[in-house]
Amino acid sequence: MAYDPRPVEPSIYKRWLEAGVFQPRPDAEPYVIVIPPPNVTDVLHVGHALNNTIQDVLIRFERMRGRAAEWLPGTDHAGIATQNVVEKRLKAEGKTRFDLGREAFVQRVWEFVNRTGSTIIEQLKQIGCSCDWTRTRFTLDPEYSRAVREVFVRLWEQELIYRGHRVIHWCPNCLTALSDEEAEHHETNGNLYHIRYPLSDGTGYVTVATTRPETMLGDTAIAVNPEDPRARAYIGRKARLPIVGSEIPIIADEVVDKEFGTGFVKVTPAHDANDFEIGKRHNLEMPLVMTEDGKMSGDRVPADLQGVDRFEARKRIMKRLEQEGLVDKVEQHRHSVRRCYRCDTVVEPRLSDQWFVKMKPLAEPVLAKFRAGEYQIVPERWRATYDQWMENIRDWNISRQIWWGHRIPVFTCGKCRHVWADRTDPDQCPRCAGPAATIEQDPDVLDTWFSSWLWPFATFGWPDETPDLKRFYPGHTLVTAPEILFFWVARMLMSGYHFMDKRLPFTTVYLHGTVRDTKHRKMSKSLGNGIDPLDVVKLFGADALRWTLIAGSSLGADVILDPNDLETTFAPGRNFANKLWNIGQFVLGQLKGEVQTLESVDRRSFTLADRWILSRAQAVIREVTASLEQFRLDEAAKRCFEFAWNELADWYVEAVKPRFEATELPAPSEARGEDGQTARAVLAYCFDTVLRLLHPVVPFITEEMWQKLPGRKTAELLAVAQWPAPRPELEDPRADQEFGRVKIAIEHIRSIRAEYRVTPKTRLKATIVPRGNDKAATFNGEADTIVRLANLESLDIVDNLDHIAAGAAHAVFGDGSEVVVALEGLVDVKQECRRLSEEYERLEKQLTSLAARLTNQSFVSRAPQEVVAKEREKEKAWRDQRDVLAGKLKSLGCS
RNA sequence: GGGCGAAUAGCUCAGCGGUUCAGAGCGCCUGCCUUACACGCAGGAUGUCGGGGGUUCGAAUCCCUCUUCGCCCACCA
Repeated sequence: MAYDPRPVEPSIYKRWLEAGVFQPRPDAEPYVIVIPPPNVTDVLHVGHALNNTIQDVLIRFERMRGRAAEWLPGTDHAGIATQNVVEKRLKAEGKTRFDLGREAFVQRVWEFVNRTGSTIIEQLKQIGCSCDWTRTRFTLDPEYSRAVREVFVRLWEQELIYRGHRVIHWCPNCLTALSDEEAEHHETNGNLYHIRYPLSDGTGYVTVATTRPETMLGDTAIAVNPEDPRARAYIGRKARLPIVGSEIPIIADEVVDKEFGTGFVKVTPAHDANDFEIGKRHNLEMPLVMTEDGKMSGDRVPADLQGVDRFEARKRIMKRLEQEGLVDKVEQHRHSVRRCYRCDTVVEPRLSDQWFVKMKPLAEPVLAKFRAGEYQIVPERWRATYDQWMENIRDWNISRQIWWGHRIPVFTCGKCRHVWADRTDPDQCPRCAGPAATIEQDPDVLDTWFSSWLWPFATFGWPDETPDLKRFYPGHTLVTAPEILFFWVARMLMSGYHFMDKRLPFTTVYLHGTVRDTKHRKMSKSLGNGIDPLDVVKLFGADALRWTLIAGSSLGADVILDPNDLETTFAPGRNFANKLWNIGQFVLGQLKGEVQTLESVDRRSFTLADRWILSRAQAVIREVTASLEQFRLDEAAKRCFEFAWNELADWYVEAVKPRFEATELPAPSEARGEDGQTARAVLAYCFDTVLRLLHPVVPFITEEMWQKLPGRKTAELLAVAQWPAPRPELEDPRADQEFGRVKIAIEHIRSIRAEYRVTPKTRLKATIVPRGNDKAATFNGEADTIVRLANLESLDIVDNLDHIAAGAAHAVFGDGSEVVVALEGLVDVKQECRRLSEEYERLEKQLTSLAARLTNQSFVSRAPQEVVAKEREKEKAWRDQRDVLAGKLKSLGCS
């Protein structure tokens, strides 16, 4: 029967919720993760699924380890993004936000958010996220907004906020300023236009190179490098600005690169950040020649270009310059163009007044702490990037010319022009007591990130000293994608340090990869190459989705998924869940409702197989725990897989079957005396253990199976069960080795069977001859296992083979131990000779290279003792194997 | 222009403080409906570990270099 996750997952999730297990347990040491709040408008995509599954694995792991696990969920109001969504809807009605007016528009956004804002929260539940939903926050909650305002005012009081008049990145589509981080670089094929500016004295012209000819209307100078011999003679002279007709000076400035273009740079102070700096140094005029939505405008713009879009204007201006013979040449030019991270519109540098945060004082101590190792980034390779950004941090433009967000709490008195920041809306001017009616608030809102950078403490009630804040700040692990390292992570570290008494909000930043398609393109809605995680949940279950995301991505690496073949992509997870379910069916069938514990059985009744699997279980506990502690979630998942499937199911369960009465298989004499209690206890222990270890990765199926284990009290949930601790007394290296030999013997017999194409219906007779370290007792104890798993009729274990049976196949292993399978009539001497001599030659070759190493003086003297000893042991075993093989070949009469 | 990462079986990836390390899953081939599981069982095949140099007793694994793809940062207009 196949496992069907569909009815299971929702009901299990409901049980967790009802039991309240996602809320941190009292009186335990907290472990805190704050979610990277998705935008309220978001619907779950596979990137969210990856991000949140990782967090869920970590939080579930720590919860089972007994910590008071707090995973704080919530959403971000996402100023520009959300406003854009609602504006798009308005547009469909033929309206703009200006038609509605500010108040009505904001109202409209709220309605939208109230209606759809919990979509992604509900979706996170479907993939199993164990967030503490009782503490869900939204960045525009009244309490949260209070924190934002408090932070603004404090920074104001500390003189870390200032009004800056400078060229910033402006999105002509979103109609707002952007921060440096929000204007993304995109390599673009463009042109470099070489334009002639005639000299005023009529003695010729100078040629400037530009990628944005339309900005020439705003030129107020031409700059050259003072060191440039070509240009030096022109300094101080004047040129006539084409089309506009005004006269502009040729000035000298260090920033001009002698090597680039013509060496002459047009200077447009109002539309280029560099040129603005030049303009300031040289006291140039700074005329704006475009409107906020990117249309040409202003005194200097000729009538036929007024209101023309910047890119159309570019064409028209070039045409006109062409006609006037002022175009020197147009070169193809690959360069980087900044685009709005929200709408992809080419950003226009624009001179304006904005609010800025001085970042250097905030960054410095936090960078110092980083360098001192007080918090870490994994994987480490992001260290340099982070360090460099922090080192060269620039002031942060926090004002946005939109309406959806936290209004900037800066007020201006109409009477006395006093400007101040206020925690509450003022009744009167604090300086001249001017009436409220004359006081104006700044019309802009704050950058979304100016609220989310407070997430680790504003969510817990700051600025009040709440019990939550005391308990859950500082937190521990922050899991996110590298894309928002600067937007969010770095700023959280700074705000945490600055406002929370120099205490950083977390100790580890875990940066995971990006989910991409098979062409390595980022999955996105616009490309249509996405995978809807909820489709996957419907088809294969949340566990399968989680399995693929966790087991399929090593630390920090991108995850490549094929959106065109969900079956192949998610089958491993589905298959594994099914396997677990079936192991469970078997285990439950054997336990018959009885509780079996290791304590209730006599250790002396352990068989070799028992000792082996118990020892393997200790190894898996240690390894999985260590992997999770090191954030190697993939390793942890795969190790559990190996244990459950290859060790427990393929070997232990198969080995142990005859010990159960229910089985119809013939029980050999050795097993008959035992009533199977021991095997049941071992089975129960191992299955219980692997369910616990796997629970963080595949919580649904493990909880479902765990609930079915005998003796479960109704209120008990795996989600809050104890993480397994290794039991040293069950570690058994000897059993590992001995059972390993039994496995090898079985595998050899199986190989022989396959090689000689013996159908499974035919039971074979086999003999094992143990030699060297392999003792007869090892094989005797598991003789039954060998008989069954190798599908034998009988097995002899003898000290010596005095004669060679005709028609037998041989295999040599270990220290020269042998397996001999009787195959009368099926095997001819020739084939056996070929088989054995191939093996012989393989060994001989290995021995030769090994011998070369061991006789090499520098190897013996320079390599570590251990390595040499190991090699010697290996050599001995191989030599024994080879000698046995040689004897075989000889007695078979092989040439 | 800087910085970082990746290149290992047909596909997606592990392995990267050096000596059974050439692996996993999927796919493929050969047998099996062996009563927990055909979403399964057993047995197989497949790779000059991107190219070239170097260090070393020994290198997917360390160093240099080249090639090809990504990513991040950047005031060459």
